[in-house]
Amino acid sequence: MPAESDCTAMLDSETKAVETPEDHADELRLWLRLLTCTTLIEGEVRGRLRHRFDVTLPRFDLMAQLDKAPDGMTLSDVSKRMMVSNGNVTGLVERLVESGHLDRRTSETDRRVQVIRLTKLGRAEFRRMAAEHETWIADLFADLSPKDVRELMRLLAKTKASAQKSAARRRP
Amino acid sequence: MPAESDCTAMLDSETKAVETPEDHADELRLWLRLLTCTTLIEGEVRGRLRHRFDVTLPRFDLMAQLDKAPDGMTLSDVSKRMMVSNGNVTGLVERLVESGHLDRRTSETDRRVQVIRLTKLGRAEFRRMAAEHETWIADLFADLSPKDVRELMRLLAKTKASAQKSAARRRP
DNA sequence: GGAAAACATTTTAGGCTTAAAACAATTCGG
DNA sequence: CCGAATTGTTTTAAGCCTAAAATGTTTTCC
Repeated sequence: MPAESDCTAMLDSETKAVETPEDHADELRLWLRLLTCTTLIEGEVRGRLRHRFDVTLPRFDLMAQLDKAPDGMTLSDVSKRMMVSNGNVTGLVERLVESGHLDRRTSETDRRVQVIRLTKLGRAEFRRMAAEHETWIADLFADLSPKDVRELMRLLAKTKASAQKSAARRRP
Repeated sequence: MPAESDCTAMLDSETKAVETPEDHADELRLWLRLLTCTTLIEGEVRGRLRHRFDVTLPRFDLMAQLDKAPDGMTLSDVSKRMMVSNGNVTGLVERLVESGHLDRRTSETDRRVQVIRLTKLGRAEFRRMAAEHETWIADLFADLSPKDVRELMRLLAKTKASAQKSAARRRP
């Protein structure tokens, strides 16, 4: 490795920390703001779902995944899509089967796999909730212009890619 | 109120739903992307905190609030800042007092109020974790240019304001 | 002064969430 | 074909989280 005058790009994080304790305050503030927005909106949606439909947000999210998959999904699929642990899905599904919103059966070709689907009731209820949910989201983002929305989409796509890359660096 | 030809801005959500079932798919996609980014980063940070320091994210967050308040905070303050329920803070504080990171005392002037502070140990441990935490965040956002960061900050500020306004509309 | 409202916190009941270990079924490589 | 790795799910133990009710304290305002 040749000598470097401008070396920022080449140093690993340890070296950085020793030689140039860089300031990452902007990124930190950005992260906190991102978290604040999400927490704020999530809390609002959670409360409205509870008051209007007496349903929890995780239940709604799970039904949303299934609504997009008419042929059903495996628990693993759901777990990956929702970005939650496997065990979490097990319990969530249990309660939704219990309440008649989901149908669960063991795959015929692979007896490890559980396939879940929305029941007729589950689909009907979800559609009803989803329609209203969409208006809440629109209202929560109402002050953003279409251009703002596009720009945020673009920047968040970049953020997602950056974070995934960073995560992959540590867990190759 | 005069007659309107372009009436979008004037209709309430019920009228909208009946007359012009508008498409809010873009806002919905934006919300899902925002949520994905946050979940991704949050999960990454949670895992690193656990592996490197054997600490949970909520504990770290609570200590971060207290680090900014040398004179301590009341439980209500903490609860508002962290945007979590009061009861949640009670339990969190209990465990952190138990492990020697926090000091809690009843206010002398108002016996309803509990004031909590970081202990010496708590502060030292937090500072050590925070330094490393900052590099993780920087790395997670590494592919964003300074301009991207500024632009995201701006758009998220607008998003936060919009969401707060929407929340206030329903809960005046 | 004293009842009523407001406030800060805790408790309660239930659900969500995770990481890790355990279990079960399938696939892979020799 | 058979043992070993892999995959899909559940279980376990612990902690997080919420909404609502309960408790104790202070303020308000007649």
